[in-house]
Amino acid sequence: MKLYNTLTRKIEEIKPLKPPTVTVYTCGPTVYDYPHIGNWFTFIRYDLLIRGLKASGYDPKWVMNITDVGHLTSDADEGEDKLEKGAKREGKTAWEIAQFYTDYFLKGLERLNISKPAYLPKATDHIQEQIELIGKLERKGYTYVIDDGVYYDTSKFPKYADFAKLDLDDQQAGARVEQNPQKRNPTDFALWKFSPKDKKRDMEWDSPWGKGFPGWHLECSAMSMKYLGETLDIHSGGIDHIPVHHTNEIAQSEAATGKRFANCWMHTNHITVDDQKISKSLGNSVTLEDIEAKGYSLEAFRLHVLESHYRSQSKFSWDSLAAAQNRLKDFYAIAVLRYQASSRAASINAEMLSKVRAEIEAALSGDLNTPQILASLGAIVAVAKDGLQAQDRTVFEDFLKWLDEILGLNLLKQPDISDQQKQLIKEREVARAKNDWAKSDELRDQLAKQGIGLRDTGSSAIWHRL
RNA sequence: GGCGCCUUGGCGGAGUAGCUACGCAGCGGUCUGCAAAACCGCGUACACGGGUGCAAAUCCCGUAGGUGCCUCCA
Repeated sequence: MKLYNTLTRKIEEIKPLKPPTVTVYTCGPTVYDYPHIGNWFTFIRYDLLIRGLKASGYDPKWVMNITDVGHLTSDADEGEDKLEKGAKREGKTAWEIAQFYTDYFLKGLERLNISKPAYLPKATDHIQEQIELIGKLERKGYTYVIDDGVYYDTSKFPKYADFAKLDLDDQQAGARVEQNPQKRNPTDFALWKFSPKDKKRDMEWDSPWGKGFPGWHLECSAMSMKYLGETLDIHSGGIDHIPVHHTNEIAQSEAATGKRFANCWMHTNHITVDDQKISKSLGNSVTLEDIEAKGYSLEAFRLHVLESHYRSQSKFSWDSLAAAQNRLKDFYAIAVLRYQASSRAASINAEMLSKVRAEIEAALSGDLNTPQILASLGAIVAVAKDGLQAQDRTVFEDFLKWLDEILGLNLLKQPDISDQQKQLIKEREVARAKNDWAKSDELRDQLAKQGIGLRDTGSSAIWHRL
């Protein structure tokens, strides 16, 4: 399977250290508020990677962290901890906030049919590992202590600017953030932040350097190494993380181990709404609840995500979501043909299914080209009008199962119609045979009210959900 | 100010040199008892200006516009 690697800026074949296992670490959510659709786009795209690896014969071992402490309102170690800020907003403790939004997030993964990671470690459960990592860096001379925390000296890591191709001198010229003047370099970042002297934090721990909490970047290094070893096969995350978070992860991890931190970096692009980025301040964040409230299914949302490539900055709009929902209805209409296999002449057959399958496999292993996958599926949509022959039913169901494993659109979960509904269809066939059009149309209307549409073919009617 | 990325038909969105992407919506027509179903056809899409090539949406240069990061972000 080929994937675009940010490290080399090229599309490359995946080369796991211990195939068929592929270790994958993903930067998960900071659980301080409801995720918006932009966040969910990203998690669906991560899921696609996992599903793609499985379909390519690999055995992905996936770890996604839950950031429940230490993520400040600025990556430059300024401002408040997001969890503490969320706590203040809602009049709860940071622990309560973390629990609530973690639960909400995990439920969202299920609702969106996102694969379950093997581990979902929380930063607060790994304070000891993080302290040990700081100790390791301290012994190697990468750290220094100033009044508000323990910092990583980025000038000690010569390759610091390479990953994001940063131009450190020019970048600083326009920096707008006020920094602690005791920092040796503007890019230095906190490994451990001391608790403020004037107030009590909800979340704080003792450490060899003083009471406080871990810096945000540290958790990913500590937890990925604990669960997946010192070198990852794939590290995925949002494109925004390249210049700071991932750059810092590489610096601290490779300084600590002396080994390559991740062999492949997969970055998902952001989406826009009304051609603008999503942000709470612009008031354009949409939630899963908003989508459902407008009558769209989460499967339609998922399909909408798959309609663009994970590396492109794609657009979300309600029109596009409506288009995806319409397209999904066609897919479901085809999926339920498995309940309607008959002796009629049909175009869906083993040969064309295997041809389409080969096309989809090629698109999937070519940097997860989901728009191409959907285009290939169009070949089946185009011939589905003829229905399915009984002899092809098994191979067709296998195909749907395989497709569900890749796309997660719940094709096999589309239920059969009820016996009563089947009876109505039979009665209508009888009426039609007698040229009793009034009766026939009445039965068709009755089924339509139950959400069942009919398409008359030469021999009999094929049903689908409206 | 610095560093990137992008600009494809009404909308969404693949495609990195030569062959209708695809989807949604629209228009015209055909068939069927009728049909919102099906089928056929239509719009001559690649920001603009140069350049390289037998050939460019696809490579190079420039212009315009947009956008991302450096501030919270997935």
